[in-house]
Amino acid sequence: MHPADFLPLPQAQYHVLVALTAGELHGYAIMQAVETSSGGVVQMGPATLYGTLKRLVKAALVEETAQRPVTGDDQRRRYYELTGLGRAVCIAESDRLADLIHRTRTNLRPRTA
Amino acid sequence: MHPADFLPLPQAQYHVLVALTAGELHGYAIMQAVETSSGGVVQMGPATLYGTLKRLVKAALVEETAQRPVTGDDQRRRYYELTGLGRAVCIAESDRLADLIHRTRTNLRPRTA
DNA sequence: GCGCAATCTATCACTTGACGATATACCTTT
DNA sequence: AAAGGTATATCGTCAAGTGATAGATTGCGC
Repeated sequence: MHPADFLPLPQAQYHVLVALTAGELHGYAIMQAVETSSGGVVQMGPATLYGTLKRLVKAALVEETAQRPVTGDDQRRRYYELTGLGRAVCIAESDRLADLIHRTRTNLRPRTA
Repeated sequence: MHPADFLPLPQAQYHVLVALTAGELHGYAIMQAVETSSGGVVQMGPATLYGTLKRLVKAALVEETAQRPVTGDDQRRRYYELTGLGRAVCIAESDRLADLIHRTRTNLRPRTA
């Protein structure tokens, strides 16, 4: 599968991928990261998170990590990380959105002589 | 209603708003603009377009223009334009996405030195 | 002017995506 | 050992997205 085949990526999936660009995280931490780093604008509940995570794993954009952290472990936690494909898709989607943003800003910029 | 209340904006709605930043357009033209300017990546069929337009009008982000163009008119066409609120929401959503893009790029940028 | 394809708006029926509520269990602190 | 936060998970439901289709209008070739 080519990264472009996943575009446009559903919002929730993009949010999770972006959160995971910071490194491997467990589910609950992803939920918090999405909410916190958006300043509370994006609120992702468990249903959205785990449903989305399942789709991302199935699509091989994300995978559960083989190893568990040595320190401060909590046996309930399941850690996830981006796959190579996931990284590529995240970048591709970012590029696509950057284009929309650019067009918006160009068009809506107040005429300045 | 405050612009931030509409965030995060569903994808299709954002696509339509961005298309309309270029100026007033009729429905069919919006459909084509979205597809063309995305290089064919985003394909918006009539069902998505007209459903989305209805929602946007209802939410007062978009409105049907009062005047029709003088030249090259086609009586079937219905023209739409951004409202002040629509413009603000489009900018707010762009800002929100810009943040996600920035985080992605910062995190995934290969370590240099 | 006639026929035909392209244009344009619109809705139906269905799938996918998003999400509040809830359940269950573990971990930490006191 | 009770209480409250942490953590994963699913159910049911609503919102969003979409292919197919319909029907009307327009422009074009002839």
